[in-house]
Amino acid sequence: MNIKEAIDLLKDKGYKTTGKRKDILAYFEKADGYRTAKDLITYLENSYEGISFDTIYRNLHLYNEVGILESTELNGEKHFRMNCTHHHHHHFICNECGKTKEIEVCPMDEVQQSLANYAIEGHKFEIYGLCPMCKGA
Amino acid sequence: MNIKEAIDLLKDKGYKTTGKRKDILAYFEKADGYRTAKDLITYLENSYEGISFDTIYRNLHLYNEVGILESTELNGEKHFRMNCTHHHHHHFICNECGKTKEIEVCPMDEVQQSLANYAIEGHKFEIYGLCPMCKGA
DNA sequence: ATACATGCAAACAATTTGCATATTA
DNA sequence: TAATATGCAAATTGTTTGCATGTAT
Repeated sequence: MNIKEAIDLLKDKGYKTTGKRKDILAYFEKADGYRTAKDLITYLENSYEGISFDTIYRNLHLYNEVGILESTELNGEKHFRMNCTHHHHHHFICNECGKTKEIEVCPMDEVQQSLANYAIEGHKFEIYGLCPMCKGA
Repeated sequence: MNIKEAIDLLKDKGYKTTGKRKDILAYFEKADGYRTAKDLITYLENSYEGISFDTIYRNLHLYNEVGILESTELNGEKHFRMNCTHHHHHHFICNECGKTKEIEVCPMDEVQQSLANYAIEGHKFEIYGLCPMCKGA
């Protein structure tokens, strides 16, 4: 998902495109990885003195609802990233910088048979560690 | 891990074996799946009027530290289960009752090569849904 | 002009901590 | 009795909500 798609999606659904909304999109596009509400507000405080967590959370929640962002929970905090809608995949997530790398392997095919009488509703496969950049430093 | 092993482990490390501590172990042994602090306190309140969350959390934390329990985060709440130390595996987790089923498939072998320059520190593979019991009901 | 967005303040839920007291080894 | 466990109360952290006001369409 890119900024233009996201803005169109918001407009389609009747949401307004404010400066903050655009800047949030820009932030996540540039981030290319998982970020927390705290990360985001720290960034936005530069441009928007007095911006509050409720706005942050309301927008994160909205973006998550409409599919602009996807989220995962790490150490008791929600982390968000631009949604990659193109195809099913998983992520390596850098513990240091939050950047992600797509992992094409999905183990679900192999697993199905052993869960014959179960109703599978979802799954999560994530790999954590240090990306080459953070590993080097 | 069974209750006896757990108690020995606690004693070895100089921790005391109180009635609550034993009951917590019994609870998780019987549960055979993931449970929250809330689940646990609800159960313990029957036997221990006035038991408080701080005791619950302190013990969950302790058990997690020494390896009696393992934990995962689901919907903003920590969930705990008896630690299965015997071998590496993953879990199917029932969204309804929290019971788990071991999954022997681990995708990490296939993944290694695509992360050549990364330092892998951990991974998570969980499947969510309904177990046969809850599916039937 | 009207609906949606935001700030403020306050509430919430999950979890943690300091301190005094109670209990186990 | 000496060290650990617990309860109480209060604090912390992450997140959400009601309400009045501000702003985009």
